[in-house]
Amino acid sequence: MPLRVHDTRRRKKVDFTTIEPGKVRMYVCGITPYSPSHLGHARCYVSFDIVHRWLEAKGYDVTYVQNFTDVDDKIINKANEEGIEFSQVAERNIEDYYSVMDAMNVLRADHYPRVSETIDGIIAMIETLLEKEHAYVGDDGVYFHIESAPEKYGMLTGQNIEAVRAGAGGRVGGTGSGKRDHKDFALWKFAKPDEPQWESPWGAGRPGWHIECSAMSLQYFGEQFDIHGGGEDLRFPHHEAEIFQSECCTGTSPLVHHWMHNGFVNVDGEKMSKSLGNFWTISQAMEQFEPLTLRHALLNAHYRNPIDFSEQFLEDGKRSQGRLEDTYREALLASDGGAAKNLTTLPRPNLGEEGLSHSMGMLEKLAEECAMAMDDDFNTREALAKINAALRQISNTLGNGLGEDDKRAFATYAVEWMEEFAGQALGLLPSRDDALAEPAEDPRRAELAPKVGELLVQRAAAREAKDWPAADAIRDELAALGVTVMDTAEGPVWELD
RNA sequence: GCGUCGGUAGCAAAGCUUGGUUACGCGAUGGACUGCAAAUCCAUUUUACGGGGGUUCAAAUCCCUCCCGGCGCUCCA
Repeated sequence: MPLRVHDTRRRKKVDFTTIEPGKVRMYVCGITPYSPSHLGHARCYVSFDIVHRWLEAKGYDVTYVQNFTDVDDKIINKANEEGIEFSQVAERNIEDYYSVMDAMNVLRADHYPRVSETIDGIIAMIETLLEKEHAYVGDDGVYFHIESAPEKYGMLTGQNIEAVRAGAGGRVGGTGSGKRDHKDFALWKFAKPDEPQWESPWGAGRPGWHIECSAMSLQYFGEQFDIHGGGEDLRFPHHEAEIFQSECCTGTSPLVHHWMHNGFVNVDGEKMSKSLGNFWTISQAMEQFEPLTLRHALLNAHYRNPIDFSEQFLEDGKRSQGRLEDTYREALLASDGGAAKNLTTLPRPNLGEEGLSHSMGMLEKLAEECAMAMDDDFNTREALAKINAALRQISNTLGNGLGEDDKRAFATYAVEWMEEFAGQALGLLPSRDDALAEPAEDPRRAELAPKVGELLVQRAAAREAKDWPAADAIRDELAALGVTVMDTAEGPVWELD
């Protein structure tokens, strides 16, 4: 099955091709670690984690590079405020990034280069650009001159340079006073006091914002690579700047074969931003919701479309994720009980039984459809619809009074099915150990347990005596504590709302 | 203004490239189960495709046109 990928430059889905057969070179713009990671980051890196995982599932050898922009105004300002080194601010937020991404089952990239470690490559690239007269040295820095390659303007945004020329004027801001033209952008900024700085042929300073990605991709991949990803907002100017820098430096075009951009996270219909005060860090969201719930919710929309982040959005994710984990646990237990960790593929169930044969057939069909959905520009929403159908199928079949051997074999097949799609491809399954483990004790729950236990004993007595009003009164009392009681065949179970 | 992405049932969100069959989920309603509930399961929720034209045997899907939103054009995933 061919993989189709939406390419921002060509503005349509195209067949995915690689420069080198079987190998994928993928670069995704990483964070500027000046503050803890927010939901926008979660969306971005979960989206590209899906790309990463699916390409590997399809047998590609993927090299995934993601940078950290650890030299930047905001980091420097933060460091100066706190009176610490810029690198300490960066380090702290990079740690936060790793920890929340790990929690959300985001697989690590192969390389995480940092600006502060790529200075030589950056300087070399700027030198070449100066030699080729695509850049010039101004009063306060070195700039890339857009008019030296006007044909590259608007590659990702469709903007027309003539229109921008016409609309120009009075836009040369304070940060770029040495610019010859307002469209030009900084490659190197000369040092100001209290700033980290490195020596260069043009004077001490630090890199401009865009150049590091060009230098890093050149360093790891050479002149061209297969996928470049990032948030929607990076299309312009950042990604277009990369095209200018890299292609003008190497003379090779196109720099990137497939440009991929993920959509935004909005909150209540508005763009999430610090200034609007509707800002959520990932850690904050995780105080209320499990990391995999967050991941599930994010995958419940197509990666290119905007998400409107709301309570409902997460509650839906929680419910779906809960059903997924419940079914997974059920299948694990049915497959081999406690030895489930060491599952091996058992013979297929006896297909002589009609219902079972039908069920297996359904799962095989759903597996195909799921793969097709992922092949269609990573349509996780569609894939989850197929997974839902599979969960229902699995759950029904397991509950349908199969013979013991058939049940175990079917459960094993079901476990493998779920691990292939929900697990490896979408990253939504916990480990087998975690899936089988008792849920971690909620401190609130531990606190309430003695009281609840006592009330449940009283209620059991009332029920035994068929004193329903008394039993219901106790249930109401529990409800007031936020406790929901569920009577099961094994006795009452309770949970906190 | 220029650019770009979108407008799909009560809510939410796939499908549009390659026209012809159901999305999936939430909610609601009914049923099974229960002392009653909860949880779970089953079923129903069908002139769903922004308006208007056009092409076609057939349009959510292709073409034209209009209306309405989001976002980008300054730092942002």
